Amino acid sequence: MANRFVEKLSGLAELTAADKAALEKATARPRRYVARQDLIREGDEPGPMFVVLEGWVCRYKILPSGTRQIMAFLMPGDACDLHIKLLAEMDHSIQALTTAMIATVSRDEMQALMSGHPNVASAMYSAQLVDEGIMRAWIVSMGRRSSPERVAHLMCELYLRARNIGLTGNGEFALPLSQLVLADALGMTAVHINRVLKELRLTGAMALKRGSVTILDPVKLVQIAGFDENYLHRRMRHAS
Amino acid sequence: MANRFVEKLSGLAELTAADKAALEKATARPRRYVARQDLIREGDEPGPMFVVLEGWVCRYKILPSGTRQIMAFLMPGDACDLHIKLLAEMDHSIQALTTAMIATVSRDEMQALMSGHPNVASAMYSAQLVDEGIMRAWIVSMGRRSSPERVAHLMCELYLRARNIGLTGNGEFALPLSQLVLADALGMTAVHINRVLKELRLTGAMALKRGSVTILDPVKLVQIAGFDENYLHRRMRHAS
DNA sequence: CGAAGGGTTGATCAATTTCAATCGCGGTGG
DNA sequence: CCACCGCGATTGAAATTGATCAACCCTTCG
Repeated sequence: MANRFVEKLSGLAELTAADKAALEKATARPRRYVARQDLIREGDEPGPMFVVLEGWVCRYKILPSGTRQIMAFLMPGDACDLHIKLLAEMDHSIQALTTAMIATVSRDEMQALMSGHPNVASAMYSAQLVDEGIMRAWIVSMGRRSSPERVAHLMCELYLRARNIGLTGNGEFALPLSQLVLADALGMTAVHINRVLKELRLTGAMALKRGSVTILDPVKLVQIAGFDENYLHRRMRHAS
Repeated sequence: MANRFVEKLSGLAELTAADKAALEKATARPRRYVARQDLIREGDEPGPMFVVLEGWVCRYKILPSGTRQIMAFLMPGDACDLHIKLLAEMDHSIQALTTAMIATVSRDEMQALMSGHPNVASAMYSAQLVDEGIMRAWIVSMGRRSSPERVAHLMCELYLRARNIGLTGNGEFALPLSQLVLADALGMTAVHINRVLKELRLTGAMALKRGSVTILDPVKLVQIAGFDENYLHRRMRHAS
């Protein structure tokens, strides 16, 4: 199976065989992490860039009150900020949510790769922009969407991201996240998200089972979410 | 008075006189905008990079329900994403909140400037990282902080950002934003933020008057906010 | 078999929104 | 100069949403 990182970047810029080979080489030795294992913690000195090849990962922060807020989900193909090494210390932690295969690429190596392969650099910048768009969408969700809208919106986002990397089946996709994890991402309680999921199931829009989501009525789900896929920038400028 | 953009970037990397001169030249012809004027709207084709020299600007999005969510405040010295031109269309709007002086720099011009001035490129990347850290902090605030905490946290952030560019006085700084604007940024109601501000005033932590904020008790404010300034990365790696 | 983690449900409590009025100040036209 | 207007700020009361507290169930796994 192809390297998902290469696959994802291929969708963001035209890559030559040499570009792809260089990327594969850089991520050839992934390491296995188990669920709940931290890749790096708040306060640590930033190290290499992480590239997720298999499994799910999240960025999160624990507040003084002990509650947790997840700020981003990374799925196969996603990578952490390339310029992170410029900072003195991490302002949040990164953790595997499932067992995961993760490659590390040193900043110098990445720098060299990007300057030798402009297409790769361009793809990385685009990926960064998409990630920022996702963060802004989260801010909008948390600030102004009701909880059913918020849940529906996240599911739309994750479905499209999963589809981009070929992880979806027939109106369905694997979502190996507990309701508690989803609650921590959406700023809700596990109890409350459970009720919201029930409500969404009853409307016939979607259903979440252990480990996977079924989109029963895509039109209805998108409508509930007020979802506009524009922000995921699936159409990049170079393709238009 | 020095160009605030140059001033801000100088704080993020060592810039030579030539670096600074190039930056000043690129932002030498700002244009005036009035309050509530959009610089660019959702759906528009991305144009040049905007650099705020005077006044306040925000990124925002209007939802189907008609409510507005502000996703970021830009103050003098701040700039919009450098790689924005890679995207097909804007996924949000940008608007002046006060009368503002704003320079535009074309992508090509910026590209040339950065490749000719590596220090400038480095400073721009750092600025980008700080902006991302701010977005993550907003996600955490909206998801897991109570409304008094959220308001206090935003004020801490804005105070430090204002101080960085020399806009603060004796425990006080200019904040030319209406309560409605603050509410749209914090995901609350104008009515509710008004009550929260009253509460914060009564605790003696801070007071907001028309156009300015007074930090009455910095320690108490930071404590209420659970504020950790680490994420603003005022200490960059190059300085340590 | 027993423990642990996740999921589900009911009842109650607290935080926010919503709806409605009122107030105050700066600017404008008469 | 003064009445009037409009926006932002402020306050009260009612209606909603979501959090909290407490069980209980189910499946997995050692």
